[in-house]
Amino acid sequence: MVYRRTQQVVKRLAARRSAILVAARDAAIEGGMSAVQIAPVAARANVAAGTVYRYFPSKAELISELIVDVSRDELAAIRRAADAAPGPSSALAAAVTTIAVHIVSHRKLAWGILAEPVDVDVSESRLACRRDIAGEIELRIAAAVRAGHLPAQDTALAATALLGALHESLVGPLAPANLDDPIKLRDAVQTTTLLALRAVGVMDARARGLVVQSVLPALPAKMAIGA
Amino acid sequence: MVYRRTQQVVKRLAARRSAILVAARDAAIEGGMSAVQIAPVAARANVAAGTVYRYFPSKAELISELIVDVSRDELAAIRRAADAAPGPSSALAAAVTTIAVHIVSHRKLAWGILAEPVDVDVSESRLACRRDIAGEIELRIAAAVRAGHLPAQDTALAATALLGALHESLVGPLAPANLDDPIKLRDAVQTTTLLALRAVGVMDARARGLVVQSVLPALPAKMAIGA
DNA sequence: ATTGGCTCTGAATAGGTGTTCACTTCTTCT
DNA sequence: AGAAGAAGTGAACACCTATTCAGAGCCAAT
Repeated sequence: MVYRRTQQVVKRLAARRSAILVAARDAAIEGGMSAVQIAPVAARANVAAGTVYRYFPSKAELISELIVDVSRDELAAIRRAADAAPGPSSALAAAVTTIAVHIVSHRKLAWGILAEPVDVDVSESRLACRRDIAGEIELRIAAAVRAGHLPAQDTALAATALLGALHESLVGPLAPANLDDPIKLRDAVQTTTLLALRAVGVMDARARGLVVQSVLPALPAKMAIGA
Repeated sequence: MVYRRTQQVVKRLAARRSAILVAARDAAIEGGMSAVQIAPVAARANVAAGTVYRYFPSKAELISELIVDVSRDELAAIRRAADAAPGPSSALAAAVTTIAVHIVSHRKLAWGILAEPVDVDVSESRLACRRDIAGEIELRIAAAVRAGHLPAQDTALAATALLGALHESLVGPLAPANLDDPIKLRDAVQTTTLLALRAVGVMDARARGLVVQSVLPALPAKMAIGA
C-alpha cells in the first residue's frame, strides 16, 4: 500500500461530509424535506451528485442523519431551558416555550422533520426523534404532577397532544399568517403555550404567569422588542 | 347530431364517476393518500386508467373532490352532534368527541386528508376543508366563551391547536398502540377530549363530566361495550 | 517523476407514476 | 342494418429523481 490518508485529507473529508449535511439542512429550512434532493444538495455543497454517495449510502441515510442532528440540538435546548427553571411547573413552561420558539424559527424545517412525508423511509429516525422530545416533555409533566401542581393523568398522551397542538397552531396550514411580524409571533407563542399548559391542567391564572415568565427570556432579542 | 345521452347512460356515467371516487376513498382508507394512484384506483373501480381521465381532468382534481366529500360528511356529523347538546360547553365537548371518534375510525384516511403530503397540489381544497372544521370548533368555543363558561381567548388559534392535539395523539406516529382494542380506544378518546377541553379553559372537574357525557353516546356500539 | 490507489465527476441508467392518444367498443338515431 | 359519435381501453410516453459507474483527477510514497 503506497497511499495513506494524511491528516489534511482526513480533515477535508470530514469537512465535505459536514458541508453536505449543512447543505441538506439549509435546503430543508428553505423548502422543506421535498427540497432535499440529491442533485440540489450536491450543488449547494459544491460537489457532484455522485460524491454524496461516497459519504452517505443513500438519501434515506442522509435525511436520517439530518433529522438526528436537528433533533439532538432541539432536545439539548429544551433540557437547558427546563433545567434552568426554578420549579417543575416553570420547567414545563420553559420546555414548551422553547419548542414553540424553535418551531416558529424554522417552520419549514420543523414541518419537514416532524410530519412532511418523504419518499424514502426515514420513519425510524423520525420516530425516535419525536419520541425523545415527547419523552422529555412527559418527564416534565410527570414532575409537575408529582409536585402536586397538576392533576394525575396519562403523561405520555398528554405530551403527545401537547406537541401536536404546538405544531398545528404554529406551523400547520391554519397557523396564523404574518408570523414574520415579531409582535404577532410573540403573541402566537404565548397563546399557544398558555393553551398547552392549560391542557395538562395548569390553572388559568397560574398558567398566564408562567407563560410571561418563560416566553420573554426564550425569544431572540429582535422578537422580544415588542414587549 | 344523431346521438343523445339517454337516461340510462346518464345514470351509468354517474355511477361510474361515483365508483371511481369510492375506489379512491377506499384506497385512502387502506393505505393513505400515497395509495391513491391512478392505476390501482382504476383497477378497483373496474375501469381502465384512461377512463379515470374521462371523469376527472387530473389526479389532483380527483383527490380534491375526495377531500371535499369526506370533509363535508365530517362537518355534518360534527354539527349534528353539537346541535343536539343541551348547552354551549356540552356542544363543544360533543363536537370534539365526534372528531376524535371519526379520526380513530379511519386513521389512515384522516392522516391522508389532514396532513399527509401528496405529490399533487391539493393544498387549496385541503386547506378549505381544514378551515371549515376548525371554523366550526371555533364557533363552539366562542359560544362557550360568550356563555361565560370559558375565559376570553383567541378562538381561532385555540381551535387550531385543539385539532392538532387530537390528530397528533390519535393518529400521529406517537399515538398509543393497540387502538384496535375498544377499551383502550375509548380511553384514548376520553383522555384526549379531556385534554382538549382543559386546553381551552374548561375546569378539570367540569371537563371530566362533559367528557363522560359526550363520549359514550358518540362511540359506535362495539366500542362502548367496555363501559 | 512515476506508480498505485483513492476520490470525484456527471452523464447514463433505472424505476415509478401521471397522462396521452390511436384504436376498439358501445350507444343512439335514421 | 348502417352511420355517426360518444365512451372505454391500455400500451406508450413523459417526467422526475435516486442511484450507478467508467473514466478523470488527485494524493502519497518511492
